[in-house]
Amino acid sequence: MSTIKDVAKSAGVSIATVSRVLNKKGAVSPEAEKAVNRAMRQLDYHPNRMARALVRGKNNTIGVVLPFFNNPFWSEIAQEIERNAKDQGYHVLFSISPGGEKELEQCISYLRASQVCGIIQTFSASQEVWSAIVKNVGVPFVALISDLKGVPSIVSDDTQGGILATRHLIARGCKNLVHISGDLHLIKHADERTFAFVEECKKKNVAYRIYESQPAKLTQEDNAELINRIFYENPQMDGIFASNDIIATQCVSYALSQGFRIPEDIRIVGYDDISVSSQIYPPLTTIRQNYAMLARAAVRAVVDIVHGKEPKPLEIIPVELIERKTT
Amino acid sequence: MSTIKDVAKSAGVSIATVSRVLNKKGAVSPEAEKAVNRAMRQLDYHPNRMARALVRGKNNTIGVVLPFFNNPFWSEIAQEIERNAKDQGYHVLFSISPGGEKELEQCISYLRASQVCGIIQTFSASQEVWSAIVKNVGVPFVALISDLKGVPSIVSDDTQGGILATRHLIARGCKNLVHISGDLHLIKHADERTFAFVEECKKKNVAYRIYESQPAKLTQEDNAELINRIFYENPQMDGIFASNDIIATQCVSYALSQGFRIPEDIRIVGYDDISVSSQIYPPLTTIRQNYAMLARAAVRAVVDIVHGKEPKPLEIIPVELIERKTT
DNA sequence: ATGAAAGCGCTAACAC
DNA sequence: GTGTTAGCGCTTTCAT
Repeated sequence: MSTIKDVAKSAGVSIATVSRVLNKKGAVSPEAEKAVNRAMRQLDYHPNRMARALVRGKNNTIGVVLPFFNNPFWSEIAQEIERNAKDQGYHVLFSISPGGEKELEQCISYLRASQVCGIIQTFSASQEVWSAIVKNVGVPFVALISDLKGVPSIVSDDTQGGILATRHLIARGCKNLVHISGDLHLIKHADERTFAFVEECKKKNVAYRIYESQPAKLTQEDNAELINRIFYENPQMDGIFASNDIIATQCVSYALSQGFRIPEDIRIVGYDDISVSSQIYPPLTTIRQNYAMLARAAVRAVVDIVHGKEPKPLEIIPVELIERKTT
Repeated sequence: MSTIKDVAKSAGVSIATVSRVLNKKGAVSPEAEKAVNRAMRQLDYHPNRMARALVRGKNNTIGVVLPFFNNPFWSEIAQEIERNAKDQGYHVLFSISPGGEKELEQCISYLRASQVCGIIQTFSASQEVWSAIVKNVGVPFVALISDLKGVPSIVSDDTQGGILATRHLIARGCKNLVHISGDLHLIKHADERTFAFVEECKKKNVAYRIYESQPAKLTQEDNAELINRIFYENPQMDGIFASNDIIATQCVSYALSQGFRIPEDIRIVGYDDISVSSQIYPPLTTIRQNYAMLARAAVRAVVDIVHGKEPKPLEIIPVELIERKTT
């Protein structure tokens, strides 16, 4: 790997000049610039980001803590963060941890050690863990999806999402609703969906019941068992509001396999609008989270903090009911 | 952010000593070690990875070029690479580019500038682009999923996959097969699936036809159009071998929406075994790619090269037919 | 066992 | 317009 010195030598100038053309900063004569550019190309020179980061004290990369990639919801988030960061001239460094206090701390530590100029945290943890971590991150810190006390947070309008879903089900004639909450451990703010659901049911005087898909049991098999139990325990059930599209899809599959007609016998609405939701049959009615806006707001927030601007403490991104064929 | 100097001062030792305990290298008296550790904890010290990388000349991170996160297949790959790298003590730096010569070069450039100790490239590009890039990457370079000439490559046994899928369909009584190839631009090695399909069809004297899902048209809508056309043009068709589970799922949905019974009227087998494949109804018969093995082999290969070992030029990971309910 | 000092590749004053 | 130089935070000889 050639260095700035090599380039300088080859171009017959000093490293300062090379640095100037590299950063387009300071005055450089056209000839010098030409020579430098030629040398850079010829030597296949790539400025060492480590050295740059070291001397500048920062990195123009944003660190992102994500529970995992291999889940449609989180991978949408990852994709959009990446895209938005790039648009703003930032790189992103992902640190994966499905949770656990120790691991989370390691993630943050890794990000800090990597001199990221800000961190986007995408899921919850216990409040104590937070207080400890947030207190001395030392870099701009924002929460996405889950809101954290004392940290600028970006969340979806989950209350609205819950209302939309529930009202829609009721408007379609459902009298006996079941709600399956998602992984509240990861996405604490999602409990707003549940609250809204309950409230709407009460308001409209509709029978309801709530089940929780346990964090530790988020594998397909465990959901299958849960879904099985739900159908068994609720023979009257004519509508399901699932807190994510994966579970919703599994409900659809189960219902179909048991000979239920959708939506005639049972109506199902999901949450998230991941891409498969429109691809399955029947295509899933769901609440769409606006991944692009979510990510953009998060990136924008850390960029703002970096530039000394005070970001909103809480930003709520609208959701949208996407009516398809399961209702 | 406290530095090694702060720690040294606080512990009453020199920075060399701090460095020694940091790296567990060289002799340090127990007292000194205690003091240093205390100081580090107290100052919440995180060694600057940039500085370390700079002086060591490397990073212990592996760079990965990925077309996108928000696709079940690629996100599985990303997840497994991340996991395996971590197991081997490496970090991973993702660089996202859906293709395009310029962008690809930027990705590689970014990775190089970031001093990654090796690069895993996960999709194809034109041979010229490759020759240019590979020639002077300067770091270990391995290809995953797609095989690249002159580069250690890890691929799935796509020939076997094609055979398995086709034979299965024929064994189930299909007489009129259609194959939908995937994005050959991204996954060049996938054409082996098509070759194997053709060969098997010929061998068994089964009518067949091939359609290609065009790269530029990989959105759901375009696929819908393609699938629509396929059904229209092939009224006799009784079996589909799709080169990825997304398209397969869309075929299932389309067939169902048109009143076909699956598998009685039409049998469908996909490719990849992404997680939704088992969650839809009917659950999809498919060829499972072994993400974990794929990723492990790739990570292992770059680690090997880093350590001076010569890796196999081509590693072929077995695939598996997963029989579910669409056949 | 420990410290002083050189230097990794680069940027940013500061001189000329 | 250009070069010299002092670090950025760390590792690593080399003395002691």
